[in-house]
Amino acid sequence: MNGRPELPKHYDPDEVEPRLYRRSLDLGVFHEEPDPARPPFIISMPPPNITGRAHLGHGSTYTPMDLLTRYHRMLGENADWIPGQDHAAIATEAVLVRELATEGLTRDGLGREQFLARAWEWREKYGYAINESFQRLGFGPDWARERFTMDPGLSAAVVKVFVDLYRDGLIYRGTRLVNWDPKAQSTLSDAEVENEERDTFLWHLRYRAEDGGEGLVIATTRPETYLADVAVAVHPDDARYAHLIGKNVVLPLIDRAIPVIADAAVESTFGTGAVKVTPAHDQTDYEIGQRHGLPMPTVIDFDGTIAVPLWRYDEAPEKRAAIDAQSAKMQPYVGLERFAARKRIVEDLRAAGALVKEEPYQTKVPVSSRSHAVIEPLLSLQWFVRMESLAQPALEAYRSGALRFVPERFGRTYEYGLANIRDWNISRQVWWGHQLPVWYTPADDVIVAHDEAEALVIAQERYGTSELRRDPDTLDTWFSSGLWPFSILGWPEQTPELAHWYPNQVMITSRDIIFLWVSRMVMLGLRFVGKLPFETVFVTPLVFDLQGRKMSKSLGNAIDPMTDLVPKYGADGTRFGILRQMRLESQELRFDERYCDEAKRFATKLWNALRYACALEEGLPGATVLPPHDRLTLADKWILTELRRTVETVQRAYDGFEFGVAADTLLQFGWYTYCDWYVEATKAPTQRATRAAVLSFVLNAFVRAMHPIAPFVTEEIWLTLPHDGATIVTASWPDLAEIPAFPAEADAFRAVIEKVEQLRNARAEWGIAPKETLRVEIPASLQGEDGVTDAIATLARAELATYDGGDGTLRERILAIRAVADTGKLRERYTREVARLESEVARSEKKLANEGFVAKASADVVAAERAKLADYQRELDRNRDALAALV
RNA sequence: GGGCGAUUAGCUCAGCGGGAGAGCGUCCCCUUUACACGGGGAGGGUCGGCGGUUCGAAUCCGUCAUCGCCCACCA
Repeated sequence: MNGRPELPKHYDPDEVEPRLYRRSLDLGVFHEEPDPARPPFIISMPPPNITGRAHLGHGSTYTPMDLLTRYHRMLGENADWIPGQDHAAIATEAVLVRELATEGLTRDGLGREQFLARAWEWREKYGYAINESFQRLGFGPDWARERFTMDPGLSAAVVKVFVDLYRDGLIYRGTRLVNWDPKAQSTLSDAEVENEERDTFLWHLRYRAEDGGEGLVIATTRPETYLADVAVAVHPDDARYAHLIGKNVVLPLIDRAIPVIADAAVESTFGTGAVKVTPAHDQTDYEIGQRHGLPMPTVIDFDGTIAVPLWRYDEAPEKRAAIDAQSAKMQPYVGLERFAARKRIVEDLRAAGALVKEEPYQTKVPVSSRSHAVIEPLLSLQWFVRMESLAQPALEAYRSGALRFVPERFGRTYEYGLANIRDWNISRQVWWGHQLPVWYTPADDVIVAHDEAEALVIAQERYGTSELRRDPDTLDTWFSSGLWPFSILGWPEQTPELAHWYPNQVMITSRDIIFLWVSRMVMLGLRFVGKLPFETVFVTPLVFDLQGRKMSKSLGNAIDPMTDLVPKYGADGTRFGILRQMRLESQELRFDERYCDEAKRFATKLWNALRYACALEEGLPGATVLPPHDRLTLADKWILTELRRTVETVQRAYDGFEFGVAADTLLQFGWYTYCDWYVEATKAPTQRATRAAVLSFVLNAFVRAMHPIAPFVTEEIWLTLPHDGATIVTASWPDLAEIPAFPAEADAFRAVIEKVEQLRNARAEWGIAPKETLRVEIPASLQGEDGVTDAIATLARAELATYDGGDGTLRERILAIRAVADTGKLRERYTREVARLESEVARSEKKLANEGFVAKASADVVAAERAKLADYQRELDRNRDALAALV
């Protein structure tokens, strides 16, 4: 385009990306209203924590969401991506408590109301920080529809779900063994507990028999809990201990007699085959305790110190008495922190001669996935959801094929988790979150209601009181995020959004929360909306460093895309580089920054191809149109054919979540096919008439195909080219019907490429400088094939002469083109080539002589092999002739 | 203890039944008016080991080894 200011030589993402993002916001292209006339395409963004920062995992999980939304929008669908944040109860409260501490304040000192006021302040001030990162990465969700798990509407949905489940008998209150985080001062669900390998000891302790006998030796990793032992269990068939079953042994130091019982949960081969039973501090022991009706005293308090004995439920007085009677002897340990207590108790047991053996041992300790504190299993009065009837339909949805996982194998993670599900502890002792809609009368009658007014009515009608106190606990964060795909659409109101955009087409997430989150959305969606929340779950790979270690702050190997990648490679380079490394079947992505660097250079490369097209002296056409087919050259027909194939492949890849394949294909076409070959070919004189239109047409379609991956450079190029519409974001996906394909011509041009590569290779080996022209002979039969001869002359920088001969197909005649040189290196080269071809011919002949091959291999394969052999044979003859001619 | 994944060029990976590939790195040539954030060329691999299926295996099956992930109530 003459007169246009010259385009800068280097593409500058830092300048382009923020400008174009702002432009998209100004144009309002990310916002959609539900439109039943178009197919829906909707993704619920997994809500990041308000305490969260963008990390590389967002690159691999959120970029595909942005990509798919952009792609489906270009396909003309009613596509929307709804963003939002999660209040992240425990994580946020921990941040706040830490902040208060710097001011010398405490949560309890502040009081609930003021604490929550501070929390909301914090949320307003810092809670949106991640959005800026997302915008810098080019993510284009529908910001107008942004939701927060503690919005009034979403909170109302939470209350309704709680009340409904309670009234249906699926929520109950009870004393159970729960996972207690002494650091966060709250319970955690099983799914939020991780196991970490730790080096410790297996301590062997002798419990003497009450009658003065040897008794037995138990093995334990948690000696401090022996204060709350109520039995020793052995396997019923274990002959070693049969004589002790039903008798008592005595706990050392504190002299309490406990029974030896038989239970099949005991593994005779582990340790000594005898296990101490502490029902209030261990899951297995708890189950044994239930089976045998044992008392369940606790010795570890909520703050992680020894306290004796605590009865957290209504224990029968006679069961309590024997234990309470010995409490005085535990006094030395009361108030000690749990790990200090362990040390002290081990020393005392050693001194008392009860410690038989101290064996180094590696074990897994339960750790909070949030605070990383060691979890204390504790007996506590909490609220639970009965999961079985919720899990059944969710399991059925998967088994019937209605719910699909990509890759498939992750379905088994989901299935296994649901099939073995336990009741879900949903009450938390933090203040930041959805407070339980539960009130108590002075007589501790429980009232569950939508609000206080309703609770009062119930209180008066049922219990004749209006004096109520509300349960201080809040709900597990996952209780509200489990409603996300429908609560963000307005549920329980019957909104147009809910009608059109539920269910979602796809949920994209990482595999560590398949059970924690995905299964809860399915269970609650099925129960409350009556439909699956999504049809497909796409599971993205986890991101590791080059050494294969998980990225983590503590290891110091975490890569922050905002500081480490975007400034160096731009958002496009970052996105392209990450997607390039994604493979469907791979469950880990060893992040290699070199892919981002390559992607950045790719953007520059495309940018320069644009500069070339814009600088053509004939100028670009005013619109995106192809010349009539009969005027297209061999090279034109080839690039159009390749473009069509590329668009098809990329489309298939996007549809199948094969983002790495899509990125590979685009890079291959853009860099090698378009820039290295087609652009170079257009420098031949015969390309003059059509090149501007074809260059522009192909680049225009190409950047549209690449736009979902790299939104900015594609838009900047598209806006510079002839185009229709205001922005590439709402442009249409390249229409295959408008990209013609010419298989025969494309094949002939491929032969040109092959020949040019051979000629360049010869030039390099013969030491002919790039400036010098190479002498090349074409068969006379190629005279008049300007598309071929011009391309050869230009691409190989050759001076053409003809020689007599050459017949056969166009491809064969092209391959008969030969370089002329009179150096000794030519002999070397022909000799080497003859040897190579002889071995190829021999391999091929052997294969074809194999009766099994000819008889059993498919006809296509055999025919292709025959054709290959013929080609090799012809080439071999030519090289032999050439060699002979040198003599 | 179960389940899953990985093992291909120095590095990161693609290919997944019919002639071993890419990028980066290495070596050589080139500032040719789109691009040196570039172009051209070269070298580099018994496709983890061993068996099996097949006319044919990097590709399918078995087995072993190494690494990694997930699940589980061996205290």
